[in-house]
Amino acid sequence: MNNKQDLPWDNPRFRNWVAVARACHAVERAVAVALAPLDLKPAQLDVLMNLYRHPGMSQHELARKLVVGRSNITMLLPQMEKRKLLRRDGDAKDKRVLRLTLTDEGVTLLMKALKVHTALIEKAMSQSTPAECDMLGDQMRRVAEVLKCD
Amino acid sequence: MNNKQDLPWDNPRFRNWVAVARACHAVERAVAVALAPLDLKPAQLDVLMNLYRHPGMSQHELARKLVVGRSNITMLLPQMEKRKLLRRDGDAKDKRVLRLTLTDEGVTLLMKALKVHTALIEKAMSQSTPAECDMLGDQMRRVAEVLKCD
DNA sequence: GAATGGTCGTTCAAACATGAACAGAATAGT
DNA sequence: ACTATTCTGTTCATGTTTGAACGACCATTC
Repeated sequence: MNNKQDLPWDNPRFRNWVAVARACHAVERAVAVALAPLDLKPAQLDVLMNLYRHPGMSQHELARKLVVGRSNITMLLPQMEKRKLLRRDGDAKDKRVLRLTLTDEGVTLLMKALKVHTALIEKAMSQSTPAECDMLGDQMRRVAEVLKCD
Repeated sequence: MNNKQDLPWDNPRFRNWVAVARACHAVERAVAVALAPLDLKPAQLDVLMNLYRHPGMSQHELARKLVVGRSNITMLLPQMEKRKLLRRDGDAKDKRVLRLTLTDEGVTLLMKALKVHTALIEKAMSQSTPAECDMLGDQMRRVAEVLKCD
């Protein structure tokens, strides 16, 4: 059946992936802490980043980009709209969709948050050479590709 | 202030870390799906794995290993105890602590889950050479180290 | 132009994680 | 011996995420 040689703790791929998961969790936690002074949560930063790069997105498109449910976006956006970080304008041609755009305040907050976030990533990755870093990114993109629609 | 050159999307470390985060999320989702047929959630698998390697742990020790709050463990364990996956025995010397041990059923289920989990990791990492894989693990362990108590 | 099917956003209940507050038990200091 | 402090596990209120069900809207077909 399952003897000790099958146990995953001796499996290099498994052991190394555990390190990835741990590091990822550690960074996520650190980001959440670093963003707290701005009264911004990681999920909200993701929203700001995506809207900055793709203005006029619909909520559905945003949800797909963030890999979350549409209802999640519905719960998330009204708070940010009240904070004047973004606007939700109804599309003229399709009355179902809401077009999302950052306000100037949203952009300003995004820039502050990005500074904090980038500093943290820089620190976390500071011990890798540029070549190692690129190789890391390539590997991870391949991983995501393998699991894409599968 | 912030011109385009400061934007993190052109920053190699940032871009590559985004790939890490994406891949991590993708794997976590795939693991959750793959574990569903066993009626096991990722958090529960983490419990089983840790108890298998460290029998007799207290709840507090387990919580620290999993980097979650103690209350989380309190909410998690009773269900698993009812499913006969583990036992919670009061320590004889210290009446506060509960010693946690896997039952045979718990070990059996763990082995099934590990098979599924390992297969998924193997698939995800299949496109990396052993050397790349080890380098990846080393980098990630360094990242976790940098963020440790900070 | 009426009917069908599909899409977008919302609502709601449920599952889950978190942190503060708590009671019981052990330990230290006096 | 007795108080104060610390530690373990639990409870509870809060916030977050999710999926199903819904209404409003568009597009296609007849």
